Amino acid sequence: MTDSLFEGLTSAQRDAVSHVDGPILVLAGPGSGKTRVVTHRIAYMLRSGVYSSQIVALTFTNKAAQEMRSRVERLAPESTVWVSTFHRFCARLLRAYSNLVGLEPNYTIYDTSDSLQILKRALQTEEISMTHATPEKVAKAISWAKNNMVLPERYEANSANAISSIVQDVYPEYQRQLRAANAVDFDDMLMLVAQMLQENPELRAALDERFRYILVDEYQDTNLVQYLLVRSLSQQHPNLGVTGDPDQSIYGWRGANLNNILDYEKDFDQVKVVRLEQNFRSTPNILSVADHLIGHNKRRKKKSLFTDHPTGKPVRFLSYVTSHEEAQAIATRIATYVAQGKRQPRDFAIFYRVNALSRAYEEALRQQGIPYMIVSGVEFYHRKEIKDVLGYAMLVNNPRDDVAFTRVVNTPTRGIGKTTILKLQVHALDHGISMLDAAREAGMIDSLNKRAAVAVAKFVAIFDRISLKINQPVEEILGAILSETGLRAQYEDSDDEEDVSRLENIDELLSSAREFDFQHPEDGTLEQYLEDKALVNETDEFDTALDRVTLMTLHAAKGLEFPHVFMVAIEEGLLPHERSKDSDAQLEEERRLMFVGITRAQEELELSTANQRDFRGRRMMTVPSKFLFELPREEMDFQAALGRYAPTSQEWEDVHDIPPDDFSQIGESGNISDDSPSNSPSSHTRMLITAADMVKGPSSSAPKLNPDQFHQSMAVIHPNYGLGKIIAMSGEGAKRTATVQFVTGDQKKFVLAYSELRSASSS
DNA sequence: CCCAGTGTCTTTTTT
DNA sequence: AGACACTGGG
Repeated sequence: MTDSLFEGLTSAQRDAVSHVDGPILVLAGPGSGKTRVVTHRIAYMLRSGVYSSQIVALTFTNKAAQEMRSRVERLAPESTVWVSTFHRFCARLLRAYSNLVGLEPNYTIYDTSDSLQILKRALQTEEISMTHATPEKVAKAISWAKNNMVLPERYEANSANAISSIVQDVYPEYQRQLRAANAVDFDDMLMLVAQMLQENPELRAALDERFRYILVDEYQDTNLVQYLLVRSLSQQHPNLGVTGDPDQSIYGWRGANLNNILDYEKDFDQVKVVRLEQNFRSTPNILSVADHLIGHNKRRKKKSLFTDHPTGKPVRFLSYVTSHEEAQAIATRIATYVAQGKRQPRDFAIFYRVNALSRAYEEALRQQGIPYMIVSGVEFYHRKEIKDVLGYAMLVNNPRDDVAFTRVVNTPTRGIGKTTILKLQVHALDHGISMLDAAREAGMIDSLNKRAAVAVAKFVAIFDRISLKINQPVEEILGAILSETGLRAQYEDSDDEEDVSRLENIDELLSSAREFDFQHPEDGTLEQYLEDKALVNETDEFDTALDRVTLMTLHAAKGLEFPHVFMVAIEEGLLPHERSKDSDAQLEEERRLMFVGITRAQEELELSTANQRDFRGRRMMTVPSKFLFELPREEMDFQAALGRYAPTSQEWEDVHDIPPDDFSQIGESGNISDDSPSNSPSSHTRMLITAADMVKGPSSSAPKLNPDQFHQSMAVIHPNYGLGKIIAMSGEGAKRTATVQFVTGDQKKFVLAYSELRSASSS
């Protein structure tokens, strides 16, 4: 059967495309045409007589869903295959069967910050003292539990973990308050659906029947709940088709379980396995670098990547003296290429490990007048002014939403302070009603003074007026909110520059609402609109049509490709990230992250480090990432940047062998001055000196020093903690303190006058 | 109750 | 550096 669906496909790809019934695992290396295979397979299934309505394709991001949807539509224009993210899929099931898990259909979806509010409240109601934990950490632990299908009542504290006992106490209360507010957090959406399927076998069977063919993209990123979900819908009809690449699993930190893909063949009988190893994206040089790196991971399924592309240029590695120079050099190179007509701005991407690094590159590009776009940053829907407006809308849609109530009751300020809100909350809790209902009874709450009660009553009146509009088009509802509450007037009256941009954002929100109304002439409910907003993210609107250099994190880069890629700041502490050093599993994930970055490049790839990096308002000395030593250096182009010194590979090994363990970001040379004298002739030897400082053994005979004899980036020794380096100092005289980074990884602060800190150098 | 000023801590990544 | 929580004066 040769036809257009199979045209131009490799035999492995055809093999996968022509598989209709039964489980299939497609192990797809980077750039191996995975999306093409999936979409062609769907088209093939349709052609083989499967109904559109029996197929559902699940992805993680909206971006991926959109991409897949449009490609399916192109291949099979008449089809109505449901392509959705996991969360949207679950959102819809939850609406339909909300009663099974104690929700109303108009439930609210809380984002991370909303959930955190509820959690804080729950911690208060349970009167849990937070001596050794932060709400964020507890939230993370709860999220972990939910991702692993541990229901509140089933959670058991682990004596080895201090957080877990807090979680045991607060998790049920947190969950109770979410339900009371008729709200769910992101994790709930998945967990509740999985729970629903577990507890209602007949529903499970019906949905299994309905969704006979399930396709899961990026299967290596699924967590336990997602696994349970798709598994339970693939019992009578085990037509589960999963695609993924264990080497590109980079979401372990949010519960993704690599075992799901590694053990897939054990989970189902007669699994068809197809490996897509031919790469259509990159040059052999780039692939070789990727391959060498990932070869250092132990937990993986071996794949051999190959391509028939021409060799291409060697991958470059550049070592710069300062982060400033690194940024300058990159911007200059881009500008040159563009000026020469070799490339367009859109051909370039700059990848970094953390968002906070973007600034330097941004500035350099701006100076060169090169257009660029940053993917990520503060998300539109998370901005204060937007959340305020939507807060009212959320409360209208779900009057039990206490978080929304708390957010808007005094926005803009109308004399309802903390104490008043607290009293309303207590009253609500005591009577088992929502805070809005408590507000309606404000006049009868004894503890409230008259003035507060009047202010609250006023708020309720405003709210009720807005509520009348609930069935109007969304744009009208939002418009009513803006005028009734005085929010618009507040921003209009101000000539603060920030308020002007806020107003612009609000106008953008209104136009998005208009767009929504237009798209949904019949079913455009406020409920739908809010769900939409809760589940999108600005990265989804990443626009490839614009001719701009792309700046983004390595995580955001997954699934994309660019002709010329720069990966910057490949330094210990950043990549691998310092928080990923505890376990081998985390380290392997960092390595995969670098692998993902490398394999985004089509033609040219440049890796770089800077010996000295400005980061978070500090200037740090850096150590090159250990990953750089895992690359095939003989195949690469190792260069000194701008003719300056770059260490030879031998010197690098020396540096790297020195520190016991990972000694990242040693030292700091004071605060940043505007014009750094990075041209000083000696600056190139800094890294080596730093390292050498560290090897000098502890000199036990060092005399006790006066506080003023300590200085930044000095090597010190402490009787209990051992060798370390001063990374920051503050205070004056007797209160003079030093923050010391020890080789053990600990960081401690000492008041110098009282500490046992000595100089570590023998001089 | 509100505001401004200070101190602390961070975010690695996202639905 | 910047966001955020907390403090104390108005």
